[in-house]
Amino acid sequence: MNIIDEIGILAISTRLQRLSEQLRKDGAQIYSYFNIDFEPKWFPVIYTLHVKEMLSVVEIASEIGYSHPSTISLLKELEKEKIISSKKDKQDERKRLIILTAKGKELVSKMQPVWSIMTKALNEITNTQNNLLRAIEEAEQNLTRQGFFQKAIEIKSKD
Amino acid sequence: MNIIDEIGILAISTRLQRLSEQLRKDGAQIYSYFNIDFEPKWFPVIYTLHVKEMLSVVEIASEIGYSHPSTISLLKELEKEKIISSKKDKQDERKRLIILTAKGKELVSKMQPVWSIMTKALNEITNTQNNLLRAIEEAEQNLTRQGFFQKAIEIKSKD
DNA sequence: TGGATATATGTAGTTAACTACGTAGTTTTG
DNA sequence: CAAAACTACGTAGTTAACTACATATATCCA
Repeated sequence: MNIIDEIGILAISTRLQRLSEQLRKDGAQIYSYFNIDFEPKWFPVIYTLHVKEMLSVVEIASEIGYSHPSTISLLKELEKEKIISSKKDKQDERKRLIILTAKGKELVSKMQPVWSIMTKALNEITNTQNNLLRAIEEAEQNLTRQGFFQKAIEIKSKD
Repeated sequence: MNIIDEIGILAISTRLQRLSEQLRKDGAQIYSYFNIDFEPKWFPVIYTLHVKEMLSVVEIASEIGYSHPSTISLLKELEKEKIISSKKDKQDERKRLIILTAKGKELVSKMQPVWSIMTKALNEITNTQNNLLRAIEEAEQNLTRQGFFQKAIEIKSKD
């Protein structure tokens, strides 16, 4: 845990991953402390369904930014836990429509106060001189304009 | 790729991971564009050995912040590529000392101009109003003082 | 000085993401 | 209106990390 911190920007991908992992692990601990049977990796799916009510598999995948096979395996777990349920779309039989079950909705309302605590805690942690969330947003915006690869080629061509 | 951006701080772990992944993938493309046979995941090990010359397996693991089994599997790949080599420590026969081979050192010097380009590109991407690297450092510092879990419990106890 | 403890490395098995590919419906078009 | 192309979902296999456990060597102390 030493040199990676010293290298600076070149190891930023490793730093991002490490920080993400740390927060995810603590997140799991927090749910368990509040006696909620919930894994952080389920959050994007559940939150999406909480907001959008009913979506197909691919729609969920695209909302949460995961590949659809990864999404399918998350959905399988959640279906096993009876947190979601699904039915064929009558209009388009290729589609499987996913919704929260009663149990799922109950879980969401049980989690909401915890989410609010987490939000406060995360704000305290990340709202420093350089705000982490804003920094991510700004970097993502820059990457949308021109990716890391393209930028590197451009820099190369200039010398 | 939609709702995760809207949720904000609660999905920050997912955001960090996604950004890390994006940079890692582009990093791979950059090496390949410059005809360098190198995978981004090798960077922490190689850079560490470039700076520290000779280290044991566990020392490397601790420098790069990975578990030692993960480190062992990276070292295996690198040994297969003949980028590193190892020998038993004469003083302490439990230890395996790792160094860069001639090929490894050559690779490093070939990569150095690319690293310099990457550094420039990454700075352009992340040195925005809220500097990403600083934001990470600040968040990590806060977490050292009090972890996410502890902070959440404290907030809970206050209401 | 030898038994207990600690350290270094390695192996096995797990997890959570991915890509590649296959199948079954839907839509478009010649 | 049938063939081609597209879309949605699912399965298989891969990857890169992890934890838990096993083994070998070193150190410490009664």
